[in-house]
Amino acid sequence: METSSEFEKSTIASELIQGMEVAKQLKFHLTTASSSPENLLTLLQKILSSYDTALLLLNWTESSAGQPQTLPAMLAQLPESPISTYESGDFKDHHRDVSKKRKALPTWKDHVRISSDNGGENSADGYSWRKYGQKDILGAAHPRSYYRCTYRKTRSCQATKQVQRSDNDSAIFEITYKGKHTCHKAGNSVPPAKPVKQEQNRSDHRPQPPNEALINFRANLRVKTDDCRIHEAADSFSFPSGMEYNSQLSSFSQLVNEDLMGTFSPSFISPDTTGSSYFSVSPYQMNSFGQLSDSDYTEIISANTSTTTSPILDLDFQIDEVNLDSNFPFDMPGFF
DNA sequence: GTAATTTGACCCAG
DNA sequence: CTGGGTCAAATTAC
Repeated sequence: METSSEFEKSTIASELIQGMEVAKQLKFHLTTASSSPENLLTLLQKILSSYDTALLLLNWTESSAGQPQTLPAMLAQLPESPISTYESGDFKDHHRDVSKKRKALPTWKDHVRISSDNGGENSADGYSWRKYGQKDILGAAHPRSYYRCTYRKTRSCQATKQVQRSDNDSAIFEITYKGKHTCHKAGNSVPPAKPVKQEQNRSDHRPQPPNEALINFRANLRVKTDDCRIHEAADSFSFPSGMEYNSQLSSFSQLVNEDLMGTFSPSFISPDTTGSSYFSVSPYQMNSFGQLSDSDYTEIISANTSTTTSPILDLDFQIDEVNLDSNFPFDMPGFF
């Protein structure tokens, strides 16, 4: 844990700084209305990617005691992208295009780590799913499960998800969501959040309510396309000095995504009380920025795979080596 | 009894 | 043709 700590810290800090810089860019563009929605979207995605990557690194740092793998080795395994954006097939059947199967519904991914001691409860995403299939996937150690919204028939909700246990780390489930939930919208109320038996979810305890910081954070996090308020969210964003960064950041990513999607999920807080869950989402399901065509989704999602390491937009900023010592102030009030 | 899950068959894009 | 995704009958759970 000590040997590569400097590398870890600088890598994490770099990601966070990158996120900060891009947030500044975004703020600038928003306040000056000088950029197209697509560009703003890309900037936002970069921010999320940076946080996701940092989060991944933090997760690794936290659990590295039992991991023989070095961080550089782990990063090398990632197909040159933050965890938030790679498609599951990248690990195994990299050549296959997974984003264009049949119905080209908006697709995004979560990566959920379960803790070993909680009976596997996780991924209580507030929706009710019904399993409709399971397949052994070529080259994958574990079968893939297929779920659709319970209210597919009654409310014509087309949302589906695929759940597959990671080969490398069986505590991680890769969840691919397809399509937006329309069930709760149609019913003008929140989704029922009924307990669902799932491959990785065998208990039905509701997660404890989000802590105050998170509530506060969430309340402040309103990203609207018609109201340049993302800086407000940024201004209010600071890390608590405690250890909650996992759920905080997870929720950050998730919340931004949901706000953009206009698909509010009442309690998609990491139910994993150990904080070892993380979510990472590609926020390309929103309608607010104008309807993206199916091909747009595909393009964005695939382009997405290299957001952090090879930016898809030419951004004329440099990452300054600001305050990059080993004591990076996560709880610095003026983080943004 | 209904609802959810399992699982082999079928569909279809590549 | 192959493999991933879906269907639907059978089975299991509640």
